Amino acid sequence: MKKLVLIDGSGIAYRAFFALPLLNNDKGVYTNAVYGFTTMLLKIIETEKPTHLLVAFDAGKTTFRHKTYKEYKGTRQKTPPELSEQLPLIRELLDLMGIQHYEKDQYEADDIIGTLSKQAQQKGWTTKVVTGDKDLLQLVDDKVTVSLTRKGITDMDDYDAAKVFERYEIEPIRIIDLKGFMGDSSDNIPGVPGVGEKTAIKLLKQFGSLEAVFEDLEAVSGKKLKEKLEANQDQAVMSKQLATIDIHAPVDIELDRLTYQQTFSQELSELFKELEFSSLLNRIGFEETIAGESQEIEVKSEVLTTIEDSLLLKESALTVEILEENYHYAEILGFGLANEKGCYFVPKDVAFSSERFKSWLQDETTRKIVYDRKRDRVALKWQGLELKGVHFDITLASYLIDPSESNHDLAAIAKRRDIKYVYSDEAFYGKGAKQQIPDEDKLADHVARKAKAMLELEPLLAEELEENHQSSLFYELEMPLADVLGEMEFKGVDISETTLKDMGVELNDKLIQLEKHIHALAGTEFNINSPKQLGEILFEKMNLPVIKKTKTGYSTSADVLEKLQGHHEIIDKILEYRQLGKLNSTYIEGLLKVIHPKTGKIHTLYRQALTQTGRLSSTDPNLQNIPIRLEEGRKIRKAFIPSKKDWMMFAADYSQIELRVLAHIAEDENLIKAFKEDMDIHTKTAMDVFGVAEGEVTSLMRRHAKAVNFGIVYGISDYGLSQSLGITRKEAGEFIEKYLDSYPGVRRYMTEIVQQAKHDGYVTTLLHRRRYLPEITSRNFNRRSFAERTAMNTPIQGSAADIIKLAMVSMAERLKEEQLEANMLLQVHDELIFEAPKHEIDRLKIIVPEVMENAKALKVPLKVEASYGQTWYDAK
DNA sequence: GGTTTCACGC
DNA sequence: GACGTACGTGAAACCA
Repeated sequence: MKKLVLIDGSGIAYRAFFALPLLNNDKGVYTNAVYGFTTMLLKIIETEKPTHLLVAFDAGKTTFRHKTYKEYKGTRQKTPPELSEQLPLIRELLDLMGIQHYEKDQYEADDIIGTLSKQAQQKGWTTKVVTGDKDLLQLVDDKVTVSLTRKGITDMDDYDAAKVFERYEIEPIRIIDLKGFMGDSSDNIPGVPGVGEKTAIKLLKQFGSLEAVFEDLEAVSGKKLKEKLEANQDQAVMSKQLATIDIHAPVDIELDRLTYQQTFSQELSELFKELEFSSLLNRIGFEETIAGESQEIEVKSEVLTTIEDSLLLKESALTVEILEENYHYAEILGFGLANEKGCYFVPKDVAFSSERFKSWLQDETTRKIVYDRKRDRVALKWQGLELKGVHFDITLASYLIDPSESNHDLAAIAKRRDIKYVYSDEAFYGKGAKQQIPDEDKLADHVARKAKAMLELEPLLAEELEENHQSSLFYELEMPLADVLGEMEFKGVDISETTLKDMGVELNDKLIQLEKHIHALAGTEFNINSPKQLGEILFEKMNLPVIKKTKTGYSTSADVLEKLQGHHEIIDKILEYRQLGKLNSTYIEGLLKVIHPKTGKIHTLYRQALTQTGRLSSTDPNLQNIPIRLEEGRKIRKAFIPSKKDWMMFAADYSQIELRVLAHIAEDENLIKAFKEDMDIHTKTAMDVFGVAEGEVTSLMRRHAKAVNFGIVYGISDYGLSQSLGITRKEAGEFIEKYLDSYPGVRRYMTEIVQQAKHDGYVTTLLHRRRYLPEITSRNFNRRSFAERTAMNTPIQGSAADIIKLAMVSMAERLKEEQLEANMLLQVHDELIFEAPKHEIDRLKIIVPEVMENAKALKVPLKVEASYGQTWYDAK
C-alpha cells in the first residue's frame, strides 16, 4: 500500500515562523521557522510513515493567477527577511534528509500538491496533505485527507470528507464556491462584499454551487443579499476561479520517484548542531556527545597530588566540583584551578588534607573567579570551610548581562563568547538515571577545562557588565547578596516536626471524611485528585454545566468550580478537599520530607539567577509560597519556630513597594501625593477611578480598585483583570482607562517605556538591571502585547526587587556592626523574616524598618511594617 | 521521565 | 475576529 505525504512547504514555514518566537543560534542566524518546520516534519514522518514524500514550495512572486487578477495577494506583506533567510536552510535540511522538494515557476505549492494528489488517487494511493491553509480542504476525497495546523505547529486537525462536512456542512469541492462568495482577505480575493461564511454556506446548501445561485438569483431570499450578489457576480466567479487549485499543473515529476526512506546522516546531525537543535538530535538518534568539537581542542592540565604554594596565585579561577543540585547535601568531588601557571585538578583527598590549600580557600586577599559563589560557599560551609576572596561570579554576571538566556550553563556562556573547549556538566556527567562519574583522568580534564574557561571569561564578562552600566549592580549588590543569601540558606529555619505531624493527622482525618462524603454525593468512588475522573463525574454523570474546557477535557479549576457553587453541594466539598489536599501533600508532607537530617532545620535554595525581573525564587523547598490568605493554611506557619529557646520570630514587610516605585518612576503627582500623605492606596484609587469621596468608597469599589492596582503591578491584561473580577473585558478595559485618566504621569510612563523598549530592545530597573524584549516589534498581536505589558511591568517589579536586595545587604552589615545575634532567615519578595533573642526585639523594631526604608531614596517614602511572635504565624 | 492540571505565594 | 495572556514552585495523575 502506497502512502504519499505532500507538504505545503511555504505555508508550513510561514506558520512556524509566526508561531514560534524568533530563535537564533550563537551566530545570529534565525532558526525558528526551520525548527518548527523540522519538528512538524519529524512528527509527520513518525505518525504517517509515508512511502512517498514531497515538499512543495511556492515559486517567485507572480503566478498564473495574476493574469486573471493582478491584485492577487496584493495586500500581502513582504515576507520578512528573518523568514526568507531561513528558506534555503529548510531546503538544505530536506536534501540532507533525502526528502524531495519541488517548485514550479508561475505555480503555487497548492497547485503542485493538487496535481500530484489527483495523480496518486488515479493510482489508488492514499495521500495526506499537510498545510496551514484551509483552501487545501477542496482536495479532500476518498483517498486524500488534509492535516491542518491548528495552533502552534505540531498540533494538527485531520480532515476527511466527513470532517469537512461536519465543519462546513458542504462537500469538500464546494470550498471553492465558498471562497467565491466569501473571498479571502489574506490572498486579497474579493468575493461578494457583505457575504461571509454563514451566508455563503446557507446559499450553497440551498443551491449546491455558486453557478447555480446565479442561475436562479430570484430564488435567493432577502432583497439586500440579492442586490449584492447581482452587483458582484463577475467578481464572485473570478474569486472562485482564483481559489480553485489547478489539478492539471504541468508538474514534471514522476510520482514513483518520490519514494522516501528514512536515513539520518552524520551531515544532518552536523546541521542540527550548527542550528543548535539539540532536542532534535536525540530524536534522530544522535545523542549530543561530549565528543565533537570540544575534545578536539586540547587543554593541558595536571592532576595535583601535592599542593605547592607556587600554584596558589592571588588571581585564579576556582571550581568546586559537585554533582547534586541541592548543595546542602553535596559531596565534593574535587576542585579545578586555573591561573597563569596552568590548569589543574585537585582531587578532594589532596585538597582536604592540604592545610595550604584550605587556607588559600579561606584567604580574603585572593581574587577568585568562581562559577557560582553561593553554591561553592555553602557546599564548603557544610565541610567547615569559609570560602573567601571571591572576586567574580560567572553565573551572576551572565544573568545580569541577559537574564533571558535559558541556561547560565558554563559551556553555553563560554560558547556564546567563542570559547569552545569546555563542555556542559549535563553532557559530561549525563542526567537523571544516566548520570555517572567518569574515571579520574576524564574528570580532571573536564574540571580543568571549566576552570580555564572561567579564567578566560572573566575579563569578557566584566567588560560587558561595564558597557551595560551594571558593574555597580554586580559588584556592590548581587555579589555581596550571594553571601548574605548563602548565610540564610546555611543557617536554615527551624521547624517543629511535631506541630506538622499533628496537623497532618488532623488533615488526614478530615480528608477521609470529605472523600467519603464526596463519593456518596457522586454515587460512585473515584479519584478526586484526577481532573479527568472528576470532570467525567461532574459534567457527564451529574450533568453540571460545562464552563470551560482544557485541551484535554473539562476544566475543573477553582474558578470553574466557584461558578458551579449552588448547583450541587458536592462542589463546596470538592473545593474544600482540594484546599486541604494541597495543604497536606505540598506543605505538611512536603516540608517533612525536606527537614535536614543533620540540623533538623529547613534549608531552602534561593535561585539568584533565574527570574526575568530580578526577583529571587526559592526551591527545595519553596519557602516563598507558604500559605497565608486562608486561615487553615496560615496555620502551617505555626510550625516555623526560632531555633533557640527564648528567641522570637520577627517579620518586616514593605507596604505597597511596587506602587511606590511606580509613583517614583512615573513621577505621577497624584500618586506621589497619595503616598506622601500615607493614604490607603486602594481606597485612594477607588476614589479616583469612581469619582467619589473617601467616605463613599464601598467595599466593592475598593476591591475593584485593588485588582486594578494589582494588575498595574503585575502587568496583567484587560482580560486578566476581567477574569479576576468576574466582569467583562470591556468593563475591565474601561477601569484601566479611568485609572490612567486619574494618573496621567502613569499613562505617560506606560507610553514612554514601550517606546523606549522598542527603541533600545530592552528595559531597565533603577539599578540598571536589564530585560530584553525582542518581541516588542512582533507582528503577532499577542506576542507584542505581552512584550508591551512586560516593558511596563519589569521596571516596577524589578526595581522593587533591587530595593529589597539592597536592604538585605545593608541589613546583614548592620546586624554585624551592632553585634546582634539575630539571624535573617527568609525573604519573600517584599518581606524579610528573622529570628532573634527576645532582648534584641526592641532593637530590631527600630533598625529593621530603618534599614529597609532607607535602602534607596525615592520621590516617595518607603514604608515598612514589622511584627514578631513565638512562631512565624504569630509574627503578624 | 515528560506533560498536564491544579494551587500556593507575591 | 481570534489569538491567550504577571512570575515562580511543586504535587498528582497520566501517558509512554
